[in-house]
Amino acid sequence: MASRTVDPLSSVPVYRQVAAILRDRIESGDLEPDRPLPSETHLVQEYGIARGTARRAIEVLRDEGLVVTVHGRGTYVKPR
Amino acid sequence: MASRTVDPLSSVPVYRQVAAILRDRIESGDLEPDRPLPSETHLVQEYGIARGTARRAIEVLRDEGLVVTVHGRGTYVKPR
DNA sequence: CTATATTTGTGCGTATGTATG
DNA sequence: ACATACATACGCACAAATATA
Repeated sequence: MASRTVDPLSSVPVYRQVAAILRDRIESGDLEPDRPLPSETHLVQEYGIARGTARRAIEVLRDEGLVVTVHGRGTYVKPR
Repeated sequence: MASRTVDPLSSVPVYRQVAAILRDRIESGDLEPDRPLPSETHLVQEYGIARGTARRAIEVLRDEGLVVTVHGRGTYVKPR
């Protein structure tokens, strides 16, 4: 079960690759409404990326209205 | 007795400087085996650093096997 | 048993510096 | 010049574990 990974050499920015992975996990139901996304720290460890990159990925989903972030708590999947 | 301080402008990261100070205090016997290190909050006040930086410094020593950390209690010098 | 204080654990907000394509 | 990405480091807030009154 190789989970999807990131290709730092791709022309697609890493933060967009991570955003796409998370988006798929939301739409597939793997990440459920009102449940937290993996934390920035978790994403850093899971994908071997910098925290800023993890933040940018989450920012993409936030701009798309898929998630909401609460300071000090985490980022949550929006209920449909 | 000016205790060692930290230089935020150094090319050596602050958390590594603090780790080096604590390491020396352990090896000199100033911090004794089975005794607690200064708490994160104490390090923050003593060196004028952020808590996250103090935590990273302790993490270095933990990775080196010099100390062990117990949730809710503190970080202790490992017996030799 | 309850309440409080202390300490570590976790999570996000922000800023700066460096390096690369 | 610009976007991307990593590393460092400041901060705030709350949770969990522990110790003590």
